Amino acid sequence: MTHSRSDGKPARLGWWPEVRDRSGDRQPLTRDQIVAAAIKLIDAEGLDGFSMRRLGKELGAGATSLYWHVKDKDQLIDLVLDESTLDVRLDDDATAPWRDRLAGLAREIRAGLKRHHHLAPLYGSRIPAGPNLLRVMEHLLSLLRAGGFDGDKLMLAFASLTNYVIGSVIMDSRALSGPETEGKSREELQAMYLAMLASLPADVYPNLVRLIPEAGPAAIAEDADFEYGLQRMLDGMEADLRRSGGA
Amino acid sequence: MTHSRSDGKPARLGWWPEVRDRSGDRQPLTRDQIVAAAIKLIDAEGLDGFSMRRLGKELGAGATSLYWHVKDKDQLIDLVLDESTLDVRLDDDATAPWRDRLAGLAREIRAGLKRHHHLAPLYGSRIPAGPNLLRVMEHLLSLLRAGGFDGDKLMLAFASLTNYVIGSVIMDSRALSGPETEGKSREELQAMYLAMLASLPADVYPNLVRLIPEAGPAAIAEDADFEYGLQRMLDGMEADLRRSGGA
DNA sequence: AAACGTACTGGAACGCCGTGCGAGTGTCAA
DNA sequence: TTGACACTCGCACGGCGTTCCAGTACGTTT
Repeated sequence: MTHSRSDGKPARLGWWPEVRDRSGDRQPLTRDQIVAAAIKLIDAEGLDGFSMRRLGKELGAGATSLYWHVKDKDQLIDLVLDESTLDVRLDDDATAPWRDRLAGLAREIRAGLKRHHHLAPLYGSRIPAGPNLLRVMEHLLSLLRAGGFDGDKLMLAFASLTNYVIGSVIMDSRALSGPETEGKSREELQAMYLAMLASLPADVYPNLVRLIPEAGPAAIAEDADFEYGLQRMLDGMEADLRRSGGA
Repeated sequence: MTHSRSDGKPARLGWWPEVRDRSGDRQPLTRDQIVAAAIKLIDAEGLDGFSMRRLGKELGAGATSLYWHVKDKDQLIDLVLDESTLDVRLDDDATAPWRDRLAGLAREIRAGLKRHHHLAPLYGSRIPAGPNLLRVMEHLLSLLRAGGFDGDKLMLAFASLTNYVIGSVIMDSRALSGPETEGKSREELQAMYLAMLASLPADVYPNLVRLIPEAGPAAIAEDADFEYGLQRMLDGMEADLRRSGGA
């Protein structure tokens, strides 16, 4: 119960701390602030924990206040995706051979996207076209062109490479679903998956059962599969370039 | 208003058609039926149109009836994903060279998954482990083994190939998001995307701007990029096999 | 000092969603 | 006739994205 004057506003006493009056110290929300908080929230809680209401709470604001700065949850996600690609670093050594630069960029794209691995599934449902992502694409194209690709081949190599890199990131970000998967860490789930493969009926899935036991630890290691496929694709591209370049 | 006896049940007259009495002709739902209806619904309406309530309606059943046959929406999705992989056909010509068989299988996996392209994003958020999907993986492994892969290399080649194939499917299934995309077909959205690339500021994104105009229609064609990357990766794998096989 | 426009906030409410609960109904065996 | 079982489904809960709109602070104009 507060004392009020007849106009409904509480009397301002001056020395008494104002209740919930954040004027002065509260600067308005900004879109950047919202996007940053969304990334932080998704990184911490995953996509399930990410809702407009929750995000509002995180910012000390009402959920619906966000809609002044952002059209949609969908648009916010687009902004989040684009902003998160700022984490792929484009500094590369322009004096290195083009193949090394290309491989380095592919690794860095993968590493950058994996820094926010909860976002990975989202790349599967939208074509992001924000400036930061375009910047990465532009850089990748420039490296391909420097390597000798142009015209049709440039487009084909570009698409193939991005398909592979993003596919790898997405496949890596998945978690085993099903019963008894609650509360397990990603590493535990990964181990469960491998164990499950090894325990399949050997008469129906002979190759799957042998797959893990036969593979040495080097093959199970993080990024080993990515690196292998990347190098094989680059091998093929290099050969293709030599072939058509020499023709 | 219906005549009722004192116990509240309507009198059974025998010749008068019973109202909403489906006993006798109504056989109970089955899990297979539910899964099939779910696939149909998702194919028709996309993931947004797919809800348990909606699915129940489609089956002429209450939404909560589904929960007798299925634990979860999540479990249902796992079942849907596995069932939908029945659409990848595994008949291949065992007399053909392994490389052709491998390429054929990769194409067929891609084609099979694209028959339900709305499901593609889901592959990015779960590791499916149903029998039908395992069957496809087993077949892929057997072809790789027939080609000469084993041990570490088998695992690496397997992962690389699946990453590429599924990555391609996922990347293909995406739709451009953002304003003025409502009600457009996938083809229109694709065209909008290409047009958008060409209209970027040429000083910031010189390579992106030239990408489309420079590429001939052969590069834009459906599956052209997939095929290119697939062949390059197979080139690289073949070479790798020759290298380590001959050593 | 008063009036006004503009920027921004956030509560109420709508119509969806997934799902636990428990009462109900039909079928078949004892 | 009784009872166990298989199966259905209305109700209700809490959460969601989002629209609407009343409200507040502040800078500018009068």
